[in-house]
Amino acid sequence: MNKTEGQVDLAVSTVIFALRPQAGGSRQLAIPLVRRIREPYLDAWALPGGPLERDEDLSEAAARNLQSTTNLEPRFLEQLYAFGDPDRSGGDSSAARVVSIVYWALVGSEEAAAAVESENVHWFFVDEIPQLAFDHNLIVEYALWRLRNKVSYSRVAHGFLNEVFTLAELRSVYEVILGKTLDPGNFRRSVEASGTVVATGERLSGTSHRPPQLYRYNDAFELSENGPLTRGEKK
Amino acid sequence: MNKTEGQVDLAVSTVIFALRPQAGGSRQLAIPLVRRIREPYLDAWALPGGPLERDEDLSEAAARNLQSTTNLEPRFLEQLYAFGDPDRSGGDSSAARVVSIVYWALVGSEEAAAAVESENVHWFFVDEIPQLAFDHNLIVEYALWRLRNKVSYSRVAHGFLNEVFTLAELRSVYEVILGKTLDPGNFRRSVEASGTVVATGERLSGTSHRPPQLYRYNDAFELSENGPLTRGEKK
DNA sequence: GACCTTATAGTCAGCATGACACTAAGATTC
DNA sequence: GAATCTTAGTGTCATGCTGACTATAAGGTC
Repeated sequence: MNKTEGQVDLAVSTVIFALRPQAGGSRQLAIPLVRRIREPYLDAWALPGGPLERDEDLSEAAARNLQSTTNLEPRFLEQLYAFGDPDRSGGDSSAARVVSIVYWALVGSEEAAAAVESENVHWFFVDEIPQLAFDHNLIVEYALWRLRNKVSYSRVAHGFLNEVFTLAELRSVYEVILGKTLDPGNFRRSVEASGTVVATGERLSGTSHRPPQLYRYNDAFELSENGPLTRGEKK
Repeated sequence: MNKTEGQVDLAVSTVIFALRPQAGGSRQLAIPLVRRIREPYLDAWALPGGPLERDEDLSEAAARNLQSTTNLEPRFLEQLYAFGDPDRSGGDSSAARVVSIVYWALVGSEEAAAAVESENVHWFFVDEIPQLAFDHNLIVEYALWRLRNKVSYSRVAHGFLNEVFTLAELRSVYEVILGKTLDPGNFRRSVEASGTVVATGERLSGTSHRPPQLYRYNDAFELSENGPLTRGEKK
């Protein structure tokens, strides 16, 4: 915790997204936050995070945050940004300066619905985020922007789904993330054309309407979504 | 330089791109590298960088690298990625562990053509990068990927140009970055449609062919290219 | 003045997208 | 068991963007 002059502390934090059921029954993007138990920002909500362990990769530290906060495995984990503004640690200039390397992650909806909550860990819907410690509101905002951006050109949405899923479920994920409804026919057309998904041949029954086809991911699509960096990232 | 157990050193490095004239007269992407003057990787070429100064923002440190290496001001400066693999500092496990926050920058071609070179600072064309220290080859590769990617959906190319420029000059920048020729007519059509550029009304004369119109940037386009993060970034 | 070179305009076909209509197939209701 | 409700899935059409390509404009060079 101490630091010598000119040194900075390095921390890793994680913005963890899941879809969680809302009051109306619909699902909404939510993130888990932890309550701070020390100054500065005592009692304020903050992103889960902590120092980097010796011999631990940055992404491992992020996965460890995620594990200890939510007890879940990430379906998707990617570096977001490094925040290092000299006065982001609070007004107090005597306080340790902290550079945070922030990751963002997706966890499956099923698992997340049953995730632990406690006095000091609470899930917040993204449209109900309170005032957070440090610059964490900005970080969350940026993570949301990245998620919304990335959903439109990559397959991240699948991080919220099960092994097999209907196109309506997939569409619903897009709709929640993007905050708008999508035309079912057009959505089907573009997803099928993308080749990211393959029909299983099975159908989902018991739905009070025509039984939809079940799909799964096309694993041949893992490749080159992040360019040359496919090392520390969870797929 | 020393560190206590579990601590890591934090460094900021910068991949600096410029267009520089090649043997054949054409221009090519090039980056300046510095020769290491200590172990590990003594005498190897490496990205310019160094520790973060107290009270200095990350982007300021990157700009400082750039300044001290090339004596130039960046036209564009953006965070690239934070590299923190535990054994990226060389095989020696007793060596200090270093997490590098890497920025990438563009500098103007005119200035860069006259930039200093010395025994320990040398510009390399991107297709002639030697074996570098640490994981710097990977970093350069990723920076190139980002540049090529970003050129197609943002206005970064302008970082290489003067205040006013012809569409042929702009197209040439795209061609060098993307490594392929572009149809002049189609290029003009799409650039004009994008609205990122405005005709000055002036023309460039003395060209041994029909005098081309001069353009400049449309400053109304600064906005929201990076989403919510428009703080430490140079425009 | 003929000719060379690039600037700039225009045309056309292919492809992706948004809006929207229509049929299919199950469960539910009466 | 027929009518009805709901979503699944197909098809159509207009629009806009893109690549390929043609043609004309307007300077300089010889």
